Amino acid sequence: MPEKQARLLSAALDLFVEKGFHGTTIPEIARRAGVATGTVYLYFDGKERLVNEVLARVKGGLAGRLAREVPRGADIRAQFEAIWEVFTSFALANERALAFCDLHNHAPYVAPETLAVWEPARTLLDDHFRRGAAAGVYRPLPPALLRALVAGALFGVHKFSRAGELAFSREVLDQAREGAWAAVAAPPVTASAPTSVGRSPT
Amino acid sequence: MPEKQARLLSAALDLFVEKGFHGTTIPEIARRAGVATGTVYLYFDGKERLVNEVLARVKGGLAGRLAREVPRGADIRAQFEAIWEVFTSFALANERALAFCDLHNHAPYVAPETLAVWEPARTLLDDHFRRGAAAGVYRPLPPALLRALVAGALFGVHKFSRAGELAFSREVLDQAREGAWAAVAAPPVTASAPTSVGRSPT
Amino acid sequence: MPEKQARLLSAALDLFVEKGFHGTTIPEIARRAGVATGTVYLYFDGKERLVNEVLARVKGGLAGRLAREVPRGADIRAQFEAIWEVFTSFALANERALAFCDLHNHAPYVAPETLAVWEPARTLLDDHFRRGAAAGVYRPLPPALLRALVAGALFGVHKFSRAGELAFSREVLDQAREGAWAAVAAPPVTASAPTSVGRSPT
Amino acid sequence: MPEKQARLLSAALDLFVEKGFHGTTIPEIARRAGVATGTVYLYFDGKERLVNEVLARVKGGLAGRLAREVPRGADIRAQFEAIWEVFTSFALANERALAFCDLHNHAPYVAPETLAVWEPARTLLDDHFRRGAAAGVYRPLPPALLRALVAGALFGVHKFSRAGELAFSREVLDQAREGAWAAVAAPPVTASAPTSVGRSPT
DNA sequence: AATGAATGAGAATTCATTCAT
DNA sequence: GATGAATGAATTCTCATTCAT
Repeated sequence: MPEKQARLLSAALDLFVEKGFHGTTIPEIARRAGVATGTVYLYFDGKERLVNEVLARVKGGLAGRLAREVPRGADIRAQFEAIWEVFTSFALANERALAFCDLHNHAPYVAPETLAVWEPARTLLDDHFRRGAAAGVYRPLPPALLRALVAGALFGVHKFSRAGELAFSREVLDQAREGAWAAVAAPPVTASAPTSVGRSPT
Repeated sequence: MPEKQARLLSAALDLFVEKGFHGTTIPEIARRAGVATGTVYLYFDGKERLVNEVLARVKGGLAGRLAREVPRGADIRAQFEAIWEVFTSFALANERALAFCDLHNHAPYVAPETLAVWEPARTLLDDHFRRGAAAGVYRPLPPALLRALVAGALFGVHKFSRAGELAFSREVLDQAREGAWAAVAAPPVTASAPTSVGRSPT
Repeated sequence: MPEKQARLLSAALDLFVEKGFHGTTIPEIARRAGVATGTVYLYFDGKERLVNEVLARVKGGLAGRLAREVPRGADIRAQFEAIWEVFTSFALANERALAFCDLHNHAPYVAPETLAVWEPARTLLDDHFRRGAAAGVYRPLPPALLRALVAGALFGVHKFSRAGELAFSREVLDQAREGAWAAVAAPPVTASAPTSVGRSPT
Repeated sequence: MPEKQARLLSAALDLFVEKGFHGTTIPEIARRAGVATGTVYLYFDGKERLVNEVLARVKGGLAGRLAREVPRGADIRAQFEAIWEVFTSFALANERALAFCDLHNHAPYVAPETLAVWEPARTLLDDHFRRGAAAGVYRPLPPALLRALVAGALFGVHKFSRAGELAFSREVLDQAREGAWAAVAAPPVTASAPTSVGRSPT
């Protein structure tokens, strides 16, 4: 990829996160990338195409790493740790990219093709959680809900750290991992489930 | 409050959630509220003032309910349930409002005064989690991290439901509550810490 | 005339002078007059009608005073003094009104009918200067030029006083009168054309 | 200076004179300059900045010519003629510019920096009239009043010519010069002050 | 008569996009 | 390929005018 294109993608990512899609101007992106306004149109068909390109690369990169780094067929806990590790290292490597995923998910300017690059990852995660629930390792909940809880833990930490209430460090993310696991793991049946709230799941 | 002002606030909330701040136009808001464009400026000093007004009302309403409905000094679990219930019923009553809180939190157009209305709630929640951690009911983590985990559970469910992957119903939210509690609750010490993942926290 | 109408005319005069026609808003005029916006339309057909009304009253008042206070058929110098006195006392009584005449003379929003109210005064002044020139009291110049010189003296003093460079007082206006008279008076013929500029009068 | 910028300045000058600041629209200026609306903002920060730029150029040009063309230390009469000649040729070269100076002098949108470009000219003129009064060539009046009388003669002629009552020609301006000189020159003391009006200045 | 909330056309300004160089 | 001046449609905001009370 030409270097200017890469710089444009990076500048666009930053600015879209900071100011939103409609709040970011093309000349602004060009300036941050150190190129002329017109150059943006050499590499991208327009602003909408640009944001989709950014999103596709970010999501595609994450999906690819999940596909490569999560061991198929491994035991649930090992897979969980691999999944979490992929998200963690991705988030730590580029905080902006995570925020981008968070914010630009279902906006009107996001094309279906862009969302499609996430499909393999969605399937992978769904399979993981479905298998875990079936095995009794996870709570007997729909996989989407289990995913929502784990993703929520990650995004929650990320959001709070962006608000300045939390450091965004590996240490914090490791602690969050414990919470995320507990959120989805089937409670131990041995003891009288003392920490359960409300109706006990007996 | 004049009826037109209320309709404008509601229309603005909806549209800002759907299309973002910069992606929403004033005539659009006016049209949805059933008033003329100029009328918007009769009630709000400008677009920026309007979005702040919406955010302040939403956050203020939620903060107020927390202040009124969370029993001071009650036991941690009861407080947790009250907190969750406030968020749940708020989110169910106005799904848009929760999305609004999620999206428009630290944008450049949000004034510090607007964020200030959330301060009492932040304090209340911090106190709760600090107390719970001190009592050994919660994991020994910074209150902000505990808050992030619980908030993450809620926002995660909400986000997935907006993506169409999950229903946004009381039933789902009740299930999420179990997960949220488990995420922050101190693991039972009796058994050999079976829920711990990776390094044991010993 | 209803008191509100009078207050509106006065407020309009002030504001049009301060900020120009297009720079003044109807609600602003109403506020300064202490009435509601809608009331303006009870007394005037619109903004354009209002400015014409103001101009007609100011010019008409001045024209009327000239007609009444300048003695017909008197000697030129006496008439000159009467004319100057009318302008002086008018200007001192309402500085704003003079500025109004100065600024709003040939703007696109001034109707021909409005300008027509000045006709009698123009005729009166023209007759005066024509007569004075014919009698050899004034320089042998077109009456319009003589008028321009006298009016220029008055407006010059007024403009400089509005700029803060000069007091706008009877004393200053009296001194200006000497200059205005000298500007138009035929130079004494005794010496060899001593008032000519350029060639030395020696 | 780019040609488009020059055309914009010229178009703006014309239109501001014709219709006033608030009565002139930006698209109108652009159209007269033969450029697109947006182009105006390429060269000027906004309408207010534009009018100040026009005023500064006009006043600066005139002030520059005065500084260059009025001989320092020359005799009063020669200086007077030089001053009048600068104003005359300036006014004849660009009638609109003189009207612009006349109208847009102390409006709320004129920045102090803009007025500051006239300072050197003000000082030059003030020195001239102070010196002339001290030498007994001019009437013993404040320099500002002498300036007002001379400027009044010029502006008076100009205003009447804009009203269609007078041609705006070198011939008329030459005649006005005689009047302007007489307005400020000390009256000849030899004869019994026959041109004095009212109280004799003895 | 008087009000002032409501209107919507019109103004200033911005910015995605193009294109001559 | 690269540029950035130029464009004009779209946006925010204003304000003359109306009209129900």
